[in-house]
Amino acid sequence: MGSDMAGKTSPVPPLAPSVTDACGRILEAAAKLFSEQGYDAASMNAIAERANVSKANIYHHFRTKDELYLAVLKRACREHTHLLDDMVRNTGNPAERLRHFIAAHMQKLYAQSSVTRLILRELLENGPRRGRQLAEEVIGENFARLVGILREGQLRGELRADVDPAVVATVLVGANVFFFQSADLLRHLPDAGFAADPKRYTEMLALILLQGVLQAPVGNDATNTAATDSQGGSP
Amino acid sequence: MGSDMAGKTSPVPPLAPSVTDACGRILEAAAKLFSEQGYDAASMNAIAERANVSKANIYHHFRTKDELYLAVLKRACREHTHLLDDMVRNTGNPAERLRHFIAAHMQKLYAQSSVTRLILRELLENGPRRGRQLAEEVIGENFARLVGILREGQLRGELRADVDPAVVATVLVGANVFFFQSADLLRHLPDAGFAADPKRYTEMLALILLQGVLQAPVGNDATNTAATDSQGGSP
DNA sequence: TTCTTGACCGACCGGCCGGTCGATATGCCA
DNA sequence: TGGCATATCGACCGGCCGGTCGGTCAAGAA
Repeated sequence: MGSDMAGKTSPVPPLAPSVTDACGRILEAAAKLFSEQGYDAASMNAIAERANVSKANIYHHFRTKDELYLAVLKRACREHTHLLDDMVRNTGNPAERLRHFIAAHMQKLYAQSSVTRLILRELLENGPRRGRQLAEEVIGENFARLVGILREGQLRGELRADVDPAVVATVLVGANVFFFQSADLLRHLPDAGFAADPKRYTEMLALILLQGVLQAPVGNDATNTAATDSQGGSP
Repeated sequence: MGSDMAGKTSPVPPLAPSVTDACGRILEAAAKLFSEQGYDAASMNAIAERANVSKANIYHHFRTKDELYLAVLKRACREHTHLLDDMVRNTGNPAERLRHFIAAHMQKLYAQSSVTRLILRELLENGPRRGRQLAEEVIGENFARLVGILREGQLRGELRADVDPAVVATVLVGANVFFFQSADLLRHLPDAGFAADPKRYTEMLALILLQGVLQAPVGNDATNTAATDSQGGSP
C-alpha cells in the first residue's frame, strides 16, 4: 500500500531510509537477523520473510548479500556514532565527567545491543579487513573526545600526567564492552554478583580507575575528591 | 605392559588424543577452521580435507557437526584452563603479583589466539546457552584465583578494602581481552600508538589499576611503591 | 583359516542457499 | 493515450551443505 507519510504522497529520496519503505524494512530485518545469527546463518529467505517482501525484491535493492550486509553495517556505524553527544558532559571536574561517560557509554551499549553485537562480531570475524573502517566510523570520534577529556584533566593538574590518556580510554571502553559481552558468563561466577547490574559495575569501575586499588598511604582526604562528589552535588 | 618404546608399534589408547591419530587430526583441523571461520562457514568437507580423511570418516568418529564442535570447544576449554598455573605467582607484594598476572594473562591470550577467538565467538553467539559451561570450564578457576590474590592483598592491608575484588578482576581481564580482540581497530586510532605492543599496554594497565588516574594530593612516595619496583629489582 | 569388529572410503541424497529470470503492477512524463 | 522506469513478485537454477550407505581392508579371536 502507498500512503507513506501522513496524507502526503511524495517520492521519498533514498537519503533517509524510512522504516515504512520496503528498502528500510529490508535493512531493519537484515540488521536484526545479522546481529542475532551472524552473516551465514541469516539467510536471504529469512530476511525477506521478516521484511514482508519477496527475496527477489531484496536483490532489486541490493546486488548481493554482501552489499546488503555492508549497508547494514554502515547504518549501524552511523547510529552508533550519532548517539555520542550526550555522553560527553562539559561540566564538573574530571572525575565526575569520567563517571558520567562510563555510565552513559555502558547504557548506549545496551540501548543499541543489536548494533553493538553486530560490530563486535564484525571485529572478531573480519578485524584485519575492516579494522580501519570500524575505527573511523564507530569509535573514532568517540574515542578522540574521551581522550580529550582525559588530557584536559591532566593539563589542569587534576589527573596524573604519567599515564597515557589513550590507554585509560581503552581500559575504560574495554571494561564496559567486556562486561556487555560476557554478562552471560559472569552471571555464573560465584564472586560476580554484580553481573546483573551494569549500573553498579560502572560505578565501581569508575572508582577503581580514579583511585586505583592500592591502599592510600597516609592521608586519605585526597581520595575523597572523587568519593564525595559521587554523593553530594553542589558545584 | 610397559615396553612400548622406540621400534615397537603398540596400539595407542584413545585416552590421549594424539596428533598422528586420525581422530586427533580431525579435532585439530576442526579447531583451526572453526576458530578462523566460525561454525557455519567451516564446512565438513573442508575439515575433512584439512585433516586428510574422508568426510565419512568424520561421521564415523562424531555423530554430527554439532558434536564435533562441542568436542573442539571442550578441548579448547581444557587447554585454556590448564595453562593457568604459571600465571599465578605466590611471591612478591600484591602490586607485583598483579602486574605479573596481567602480563601473563595477555600472553596466554595471544599464545592460544585461535582458542581465544573460538571462545569469544561462542560467547558472542551462544552466550545465554553456554554461559554456564564457559564460566565453569574456561575462566572459573582462573577468575577465582585472581580474586583470591586480590582478597589476600586486602586482608594484608595493602589493597583498598572498599573495592570489590571481583570487579577488579573483571576490569583486568576485560581490559586484556578487549585489547586482544580490538587490536586491529585500535591500530587505526591516532592516539593509540600502543596498539601493536601488548606488553607496553599491560604495564600501563597495571599502573592505572594500581594507582588510579587521579592526581595524588600531597606525598607521592607511597605511589612509588608500585612505580619503583617496576623499575628496580633489589628487595 | 574363518569370523568379527572397527577404521576408513567413494559415491550419493535431499534440502537449502545465494542468486536469476521473466511477468505484472504502478506511477510519471509526453 | 502510450511509453518507460521502477517496485514487486513467483518460480526457478546450479551448487554446496550436512549427512547416509554400502563396501573395503586390516587386525585380532576362534
